Amino acid sequence: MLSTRRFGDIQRWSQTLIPTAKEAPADAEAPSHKLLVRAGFIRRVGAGIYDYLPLAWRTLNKISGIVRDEMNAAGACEMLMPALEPFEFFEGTKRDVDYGDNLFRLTDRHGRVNALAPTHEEIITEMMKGSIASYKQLPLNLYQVQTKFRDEARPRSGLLRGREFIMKDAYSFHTKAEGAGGLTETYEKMRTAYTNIFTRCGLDFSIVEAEAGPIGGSASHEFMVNCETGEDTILRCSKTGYAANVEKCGIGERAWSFDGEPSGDLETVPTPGMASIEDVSKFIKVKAPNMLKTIVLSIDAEHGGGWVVAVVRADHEVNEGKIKDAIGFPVAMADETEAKAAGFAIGFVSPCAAKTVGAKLVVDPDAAQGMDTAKGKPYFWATGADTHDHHVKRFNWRRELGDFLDSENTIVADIRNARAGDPSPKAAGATLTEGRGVEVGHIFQLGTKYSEAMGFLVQDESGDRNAVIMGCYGIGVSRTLAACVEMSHDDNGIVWPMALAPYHVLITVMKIDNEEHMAHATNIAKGLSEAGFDVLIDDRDDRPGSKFKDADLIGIPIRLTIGDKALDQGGVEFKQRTDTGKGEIVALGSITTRCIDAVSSQ
RNA sequence: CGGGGUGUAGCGCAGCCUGGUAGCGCGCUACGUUCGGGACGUAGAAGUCGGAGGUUCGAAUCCUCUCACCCCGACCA
Repeated sequence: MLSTRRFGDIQRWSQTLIPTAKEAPADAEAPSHKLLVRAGFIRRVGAGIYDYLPLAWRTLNKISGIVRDEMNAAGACEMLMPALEPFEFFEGTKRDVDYGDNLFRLTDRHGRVNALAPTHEEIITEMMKGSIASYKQLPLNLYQVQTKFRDEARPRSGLLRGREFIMKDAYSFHTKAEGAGGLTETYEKMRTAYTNIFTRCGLDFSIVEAEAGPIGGSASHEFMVNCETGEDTILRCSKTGYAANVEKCGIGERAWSFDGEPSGDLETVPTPGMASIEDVSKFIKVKAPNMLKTIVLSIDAEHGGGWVVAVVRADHEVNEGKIKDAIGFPVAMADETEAKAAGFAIGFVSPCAAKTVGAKLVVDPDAAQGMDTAKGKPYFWATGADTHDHHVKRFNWRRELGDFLDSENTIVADIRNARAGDPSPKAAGATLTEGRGVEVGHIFQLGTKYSEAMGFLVQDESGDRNAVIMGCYGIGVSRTLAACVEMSHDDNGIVWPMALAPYHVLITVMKIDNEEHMAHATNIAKGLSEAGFDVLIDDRDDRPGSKFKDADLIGIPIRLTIGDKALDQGGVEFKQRTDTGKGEIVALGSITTRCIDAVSSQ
């Protein structure tokens, strides 16, 4: 007969490795990094490489356990692929170029080049290609929990951005996008599964629209743990609840017009060696919102080559993805030498360069202003003079560019990053607010990018062979651990949610040489274990103060203190990590019940 | 890759300017006194001063080169 009962672990502090420290290493900056090191969860081995000590590994296993539960429930199947891959796999899909130096390469004894996998689209597609030939075998959704390798230019913040990290990656395969068995259906299932996963983990998170990045593909959503120390900026519509990554977030309608009388004669001013907006702004005493930032971008040869001149207000940031959407093909920051050779005075370019040098002009609505409507007078603009070391004041769109603004070479479109206060793209009158987050999950609709590149075709009902439609779904397991700490800690240490805590209950024994105390600890632990709790008994021969400090530091949700004080009243002291005051005395016989109550009231 | 910074005991740091053979706090070991929010005393152990080369009678200290790591940015997710 199968056992359906789960017994929790009982372990003793003296028999595991929890090297806590009073002080964090000097080079740690992020709260999660400091606390995870201080609490004995992780140890740095090299830049972006860490040991996961017993406590960390327990929590990581809890995270992946929840991930497996929900993935399996959503119809996905777990497998495991190698981390070491022949380099040709990446050359085939050009991801060796896309990932660039982020791809770890190593040469084996025969001189063959291999890669340490940053993700597994190529490997799984190759594997599926050899296993699936008919539409009847699809859809399928396969996943693994595995170590990934990315040679980050700048690993940082402990586990938040490592070069070696644990990831759950899932890949789904379909013969159609819509309908039963289609990509969209699985994508939605994954979105639900991820929502369940992060909810069960006890995390405060947001689902946001996102850019796909080098993974490729179309629709994509990110799951962000909300916390102020996060690297990502999230924008939210105050009315609809719409949220998006700053890279992706659209901006609502903004009125614009190039028309308006000049505020005066064009005046050229010397700005020697002033490359940055900040320097120029101070030097010529014009505030950034009254300056135009002009960026030169190049179109690659595949799309006909040529230049794009993008103009935004100087206090705004251009968004290359949005420029791509505006003009219809991808652009990249121009090579400085090439752009100079073409006639652009890099650092001192004005919108006029689009006309004189010959380029498409793309202008953000906030920059496409002839009149300063708020002030009811002509808009004062300063910008580059198209001459080295010079800028101009009182730039006027109509006077400077005339009909060029009406030509097919000029486009006015949203090409900048959104920021707090901008109009929402989802509801008229609503504005956007800004928050920060840590990306812990990302789901993508890949489409046929990999299947086409690798020739993964299957036959449909009529015998035609079509490229398989794919989706992929990632969760940063080790990053989730760190993000949870970023989100949930106080001055004394980590505050684990019950679901991710390495142990649910910590039993602090005041006098370990008192046999009665130890016997109580063992009995209580046994009872809790039978109820499914993981229990850590602090049986160290240490003073109470240190033990309490360590207890708070490692953040176990429930602490039971066994000492004379409570025992004299026939019980033990019960205290949750989130409780501020004194603990309550709980009778020996009701401890398990009290702990169960604590869990269910969470 | 650009800018800034740091490498001295397990951790946090001083010593370097002005060369003379390494010290403080925490932690660790032993003993004693303590014992409910990081105790105290006494005695100890522990360091290729990141590495290589150079200058010098003598280098943690001065010079050159190099490596590693951290932070900001670029980049990336």
